[in-house]
Amino acid sequence: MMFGFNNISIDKKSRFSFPAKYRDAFINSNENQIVITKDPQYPSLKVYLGSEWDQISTKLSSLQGLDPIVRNLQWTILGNASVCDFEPSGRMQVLISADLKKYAQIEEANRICLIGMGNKFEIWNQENWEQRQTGGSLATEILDIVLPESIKDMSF
Amino acid sequence: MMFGFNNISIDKKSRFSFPAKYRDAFINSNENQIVITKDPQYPSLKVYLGSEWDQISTKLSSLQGLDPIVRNLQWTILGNASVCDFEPSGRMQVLISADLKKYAQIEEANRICLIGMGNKFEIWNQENWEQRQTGGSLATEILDIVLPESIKDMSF
DNA sequence: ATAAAAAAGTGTTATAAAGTGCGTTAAAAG
DNA sequence: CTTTTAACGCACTTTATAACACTTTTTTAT
Repeated sequence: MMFGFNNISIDKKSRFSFPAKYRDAFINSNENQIVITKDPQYPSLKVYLGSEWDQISTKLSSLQGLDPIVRNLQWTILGNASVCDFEPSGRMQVLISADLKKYAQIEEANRICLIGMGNKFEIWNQENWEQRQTGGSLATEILDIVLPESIKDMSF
Repeated sequence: MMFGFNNISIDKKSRFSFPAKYRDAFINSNENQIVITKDPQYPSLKVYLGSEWDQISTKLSSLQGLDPIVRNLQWTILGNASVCDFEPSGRMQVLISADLKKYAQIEEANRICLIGMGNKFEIWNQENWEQRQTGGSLATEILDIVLPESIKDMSF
């Protein structure tokens, strides 16, 4: 399990590396892929381990896409996922695509917030994160999603 | 499985090529055909791997065509399918017919959005895609389809 | 009906941009 | 002080795209 707040650098080529403290966790769970995608509610990114992603993506793609809310979630989460090869024993570097950077409002940033949430991470623009922590709401938030039954038991 | 958003070019002769990151997936699933057809709900295109297409088209053509909704789906999906030879080890280039370009409103475009949705791709006009992502609805949408039992468990 | 012209489709190459790998320096931790 | 970690810079590799040349098909005119 991976927890905690990290303020880390992102280089000119849009790469960041995971802090060394997570290395053992990655090695133990034998991961060799990392998936980054959009958070459906906030201007931030979700970072999944390959094995987690397999479960989530399989479940989500099996749902009835003719329901517009389901389709929207599929677009957001599946349609924006970026799968990266990942070497837990190496530098643990990962590239963030221009598109995802834009969504998380970290286009210009040379630092990002990487937050360990147990089985996944989140990536935030620093100002947005601080605002969230102090209770402020963000302009681009989407909070009023009414979930269909089929996805009420899923957690992203 | 193939995921993620790609903004790619489409040349004067209406060809696009799949991003290199999908090559392994194509090679592993041993595909040598790609099928492009109309999306029944949105002004966009579906791109199936040959093997996926075989399943979907077999199932769909076996349904009772006297039901007008089924008949419509058959017309849209089967009747507009364009089957292309495809070399996963080569350039992975595919031609889009004038007809399909028109339907997806990418007649004039020199860039398109190719979205990996796991076992298939979608092709969108950039403006339409952005509008969708931000919750806007499109003029040509057909959302109020009431599905007959026979296709409720199908996913296109 | 035939030939010429135009359009559509296929394939190759060159070049710029994007992505990757790795060594070095700087900073932090023990 | 030594060891580990993070950040940066550079060189190399891969990828994307536009330009060009050639082939095949379709259209048009005689």
